[in-house]
Amino acid sequence: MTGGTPTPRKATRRDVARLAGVSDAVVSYTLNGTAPVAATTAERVLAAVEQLGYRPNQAARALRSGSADTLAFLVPSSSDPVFTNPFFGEYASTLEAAARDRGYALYTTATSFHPDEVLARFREFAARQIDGVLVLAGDTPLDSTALDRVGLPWIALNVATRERGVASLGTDLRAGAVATTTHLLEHGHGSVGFVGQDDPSEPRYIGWLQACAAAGVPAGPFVAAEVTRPGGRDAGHRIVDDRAADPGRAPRAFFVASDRTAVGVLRAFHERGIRVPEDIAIASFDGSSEAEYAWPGLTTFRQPVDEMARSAVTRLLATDRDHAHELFPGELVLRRSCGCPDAGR
Amino acid sequence: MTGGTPTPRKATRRDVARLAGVSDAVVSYTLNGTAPVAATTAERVLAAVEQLGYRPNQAARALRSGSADTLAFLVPSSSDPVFTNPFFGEYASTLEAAARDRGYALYTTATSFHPDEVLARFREFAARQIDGVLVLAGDTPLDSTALDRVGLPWIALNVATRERGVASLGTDLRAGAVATTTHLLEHGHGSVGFVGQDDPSEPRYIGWLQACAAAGVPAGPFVAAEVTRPGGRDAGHRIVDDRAADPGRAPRAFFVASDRTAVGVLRAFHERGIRVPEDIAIASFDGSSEAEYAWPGLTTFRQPVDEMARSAVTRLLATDRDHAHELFPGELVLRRSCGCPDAGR
DNA sequence: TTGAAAGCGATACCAT
DNA sequence: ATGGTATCGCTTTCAA
Repeated sequence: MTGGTPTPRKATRRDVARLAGVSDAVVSYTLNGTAPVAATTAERVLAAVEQLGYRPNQAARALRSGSADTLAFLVPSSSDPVFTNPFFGEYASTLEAAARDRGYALYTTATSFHPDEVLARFREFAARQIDGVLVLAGDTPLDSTALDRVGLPWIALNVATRERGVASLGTDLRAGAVATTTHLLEHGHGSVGFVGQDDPSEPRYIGWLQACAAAGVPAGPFVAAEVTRPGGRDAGHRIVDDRAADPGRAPRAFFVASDRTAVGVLRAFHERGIRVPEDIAIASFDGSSEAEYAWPGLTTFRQPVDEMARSAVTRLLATDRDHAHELFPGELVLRRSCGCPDAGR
Repeated sequence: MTGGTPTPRKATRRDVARLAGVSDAVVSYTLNGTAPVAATTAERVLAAVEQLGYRPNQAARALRSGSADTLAFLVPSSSDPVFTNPFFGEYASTLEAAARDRGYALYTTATSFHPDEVLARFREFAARQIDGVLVLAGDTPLDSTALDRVGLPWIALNVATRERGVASLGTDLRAGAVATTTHLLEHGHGSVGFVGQDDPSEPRYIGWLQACAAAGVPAGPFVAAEVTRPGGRDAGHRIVDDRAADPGRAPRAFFVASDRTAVGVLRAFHERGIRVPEDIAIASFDGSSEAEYAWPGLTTFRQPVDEMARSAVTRLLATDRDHAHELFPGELVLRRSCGCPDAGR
């Protein structure tokens, strides 16, 4: 048994109209401001609304108007536990705030990023009269043609490179990698290695190469790693092993492609007694809170998640939607892992 | 400009009916199994659905049936960034899977836990024909009477103690604290201190006291700390300061009430050169992935989030809802921070 | 400024 | 087994 008080039937617009002595339409006008209403009439309506505790039925509204006043936020439920993604949290809060500011609710859902499933989710959203979809892109490419066919506006977040016909945005990873690598080089570490995905077209990889070239030093070793903590730990172990095998040319610094990965690398170094930054310096990418509380604190290139999230909502809701790829600058946050003195935290 | 192909008007139930040469009702019967339909007719209907790419309009369905086939998951957006809560992620994935298994979508939203706002969100959910609410309780108590009045079934997750009239569940914190503290004592640390909220009625606090009493040792010092990383760091600094002031009776071990807090404590210890577990041993609570990748790995009492999430959905959707408080056992995960040898990870 | 009434798309009751 | 049709609660012409 529910055990609660027997809920009185919910008040509808009609009840309000009757109590206020006006027609259904006027209630609607008053509440939505869709037509001018005499001040005294409005007052009576509002009083009736208050007295009855009336709340418009959103399903009816959605049916009639074709909009549920809701945005969906689709996040990947990949190998590393979904929502555990450090970014996800920041994105979600800001998106939710931004959406709310504009009168929309935000519907956050996880999905595997198999193209079929993404498409299925889009269809489901359409059926629910969702107004737009924010997609936190994983590495999986999206079938934009199929998604567009669903007829829902959507925008991809956290995207590295422009893709034809897709509205997207993301941090300028290449520029960030250049800044971070350059900083590492300025510490005089001689050469800087790279830990990250094995993908020559990846902007962070490219930026790393560019920074090394610009400094006139040979690029340090490339160490392939999955962008997860276990992946980083693994890579860390390999780095330590290589170092043991050939101490002479062992690199003194690494640019690690993500905070998550760096946490794993750090872990591996601790396990093997490698001191950071004394033996090997590290700088990573993302600027999540993991970087702050790692030991030592991780120097990291912060992605401007807040701004990106706000822009995403704005663009998604814009009437003149574009298919541009918007690139955001980030900023380097200095901590001890790169060799900088630890400034407080 | 959206630039896409002009979307053809969405097919409705009526289009399907016409194409299949049946009435609207039969389409409904076929799709929902609400009435017997001849096999050949069903086939024609299904074919029409397929051909038209028909998807029932959920808003209409919700309006008519009073159910949106959707559950809401309300998480606190407190000081520590919302979704960053280590538990949130695990809960969200499992809840979503469990809901989906039963044909419901899950709507995840953050809110401050000011009673007024929670109530407002409940009302909003009701207006959207949401079928039930899963509340990830923060420390804030909920006004169950007010919430019940909204008429939505709901259940509180992550709850420590039974409260009259509230359906809830949570880990047996007290038992976990006993197990964890006892383990610490078995390492022969002499006495064990406690780092956590300043609340004598808190089950982890009580469990800590009980374990000390049972072992016949005086309870070590109590160090108040907010349940956040900064809070833990703060507490850690105080511990180190006290230790410096009176090295003689400095405690050798601490039970820390959450992984988050412990990460902060660890950070403080690192900053001050205190070795864990050699100088001070630590064990914490939650069993999140932060504990695994901390250095040293944190011994922690794992909460069975998955089971709790599944049970929550089951109970929320049960026809005979109860107001019980369901307590789940957890398990101690041993790592190096307590003094155990590090077993692999 | 206000009211009457026509739908939005689906469900389910009542006939047949 | 199948078909008409009232109805869910709201928005929005169109007239008054």
